[in-house]
Amino acid sequence: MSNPIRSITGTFDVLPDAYRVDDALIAGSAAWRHVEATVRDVMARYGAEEIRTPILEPTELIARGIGQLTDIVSKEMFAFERGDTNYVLRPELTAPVMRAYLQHRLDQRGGVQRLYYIGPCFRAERPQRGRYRQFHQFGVECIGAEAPQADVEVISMMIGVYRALGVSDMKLRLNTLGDAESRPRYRQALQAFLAPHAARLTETSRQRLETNPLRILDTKDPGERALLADAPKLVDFVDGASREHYDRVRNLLSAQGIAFEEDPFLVRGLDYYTRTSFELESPALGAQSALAGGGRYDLLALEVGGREAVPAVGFAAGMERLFLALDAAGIAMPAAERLDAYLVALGDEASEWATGTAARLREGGLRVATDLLSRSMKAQMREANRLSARYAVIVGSDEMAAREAMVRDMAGAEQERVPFDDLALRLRA
RNA sequence: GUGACCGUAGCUCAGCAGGUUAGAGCGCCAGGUUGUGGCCCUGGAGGUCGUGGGUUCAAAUCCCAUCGGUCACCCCA
Repeated sequence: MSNPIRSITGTFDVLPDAYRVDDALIAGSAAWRHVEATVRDVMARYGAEEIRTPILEPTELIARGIGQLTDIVSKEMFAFERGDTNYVLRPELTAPVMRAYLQHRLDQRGGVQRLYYIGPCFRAERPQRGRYRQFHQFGVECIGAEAPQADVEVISMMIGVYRALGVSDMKLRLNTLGDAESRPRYRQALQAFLAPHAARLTETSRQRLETNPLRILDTKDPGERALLADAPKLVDFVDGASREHYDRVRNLLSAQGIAFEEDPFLVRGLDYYTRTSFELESPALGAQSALAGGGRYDLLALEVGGREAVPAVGFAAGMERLFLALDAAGIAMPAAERLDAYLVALGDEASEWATGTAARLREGGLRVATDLLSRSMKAQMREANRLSARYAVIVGSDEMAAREAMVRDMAGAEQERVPFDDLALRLRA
């Protein structure tokens, strides 16, 4: 090979067949369609409707929506400027969906909006197994409902997708992040607790102590973990309506038989969450164990310029992580669609006939392919087999003279001659 | 941004105490079957040994650089 141009680092091609990059599986296109179809089916079962938003968004939307201090905004955005506009390749879809909701006054459609999406997102991180610079998310935003039932419905939708696909090895972690009342109080308490121990904190944590102390909670540093074991818990600061909300979410989950584990250290890296916060992880995945995550974000609408707060809750899930989980569980994915017939033509006259016949059969809705290389019969048969055609339709000079085609059932290997005029009918059988 | 590891056919890999024509399996192509696939047999095509430089009589094998890839940290999907 000379020097063919390669795909951008951290991106990948989805090919007809699955392939592996080291041990990570890149699923084939048929598997992607199958998973996407399952997502749509599960979403439809909840009455969710699809929304498609641009891949390009104004940088301001992401910066304000997700938060300046987040890793995503501070160092992972593919952003550029052109003229006097700042563009960003969307790193997630919650802020864009909320933007669309507000821009199009979707509240005027009445009631609750359950909006689901599937599509690519971009983050300029160093790629590794299960993490890419262009990755694909699916998720739902349930906008307009404050009730804890909404939180539970969203969690149920999320888990429903994995269940529908046969993934069972997963763990749901749950926490509450409080509200505009309790969070500042907790923030102070945590700062007060950690300040005397600042010397024992890592450098990034010391910075976060000032800017965003909650983020220290999800540290993996063993020393900090030990220190945090005795730290005040956010849950204990949540009271009033938020406390009740959290209690009801837990009760409703239990009532639905959805197992979860409370994790007071689950804070997540995006600023817009309030109250419920959750993450779904697969123990089988190793370093990138998070399959999906989400939570309630009642204040996001205000952050992106809405006149008033809009209660909303949603989840986002990673397609690539899902494929890793499917692979780890040994769940087989469907192969490409079968061909109804492959027309094997021998000689110029037959080849011409095949071209016209194939066109007619396709208009009748059949899936038909023909040889384009004028190859030997053996090669054409092999091709029919590779494309898993149900029938091989063989036509040479004899058949042309008799106006009959030899129709061979590729699975059973029995064959019979069929008049040209009856071909469409026969192939449908 | 930091660290580690890896680059030999389309794929998975062997060859590396330096030595003449670089191998295997799978895949691909063709033949065995004047017109019959999947199994089997035979043969064939396909490689600047990532790239550049150095050491040497001689480098896929040793050294340096560079590019690319992967994994991990951070964080998340």
